[in-house]
Amino acid sequence: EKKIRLFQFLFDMLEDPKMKHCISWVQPSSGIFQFSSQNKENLAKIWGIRKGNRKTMTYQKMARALRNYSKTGEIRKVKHKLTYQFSDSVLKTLK
DNA sequence: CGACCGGGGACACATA
DNA sequence: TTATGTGTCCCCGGTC
Repeated sequence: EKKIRLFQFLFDMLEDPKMKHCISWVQPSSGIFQFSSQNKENLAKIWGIRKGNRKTMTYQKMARALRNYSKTGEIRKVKHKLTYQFSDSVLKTLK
């Protein structure tokens, strides 16, 4: 797990049934997914550990990184709570 | 009211 | 040395 990107990590977690309590598909065919309000911090922590960050990763910081994706369009925010969507192009490369 | 969610500027930092 | 991809910090606005 070297230079893994956040969107790749999230996709991997979405494909892991064991992580459904943290993150799950809302509409997989459209790349729409949602974080669990109760366990989003656990997922963020795992992300931070995988990256070897100095401090504990939090949902707030991870969401900040997700907002950077809105510039490039790799991931967009959808109007519902804790819900995001992979762009079609990113979704293709992940599959 | 306060916790929670979401937006984004600014700068730090690791790695290619 | 610079570009990329975040990571960290911080402040703000809206909603439940």
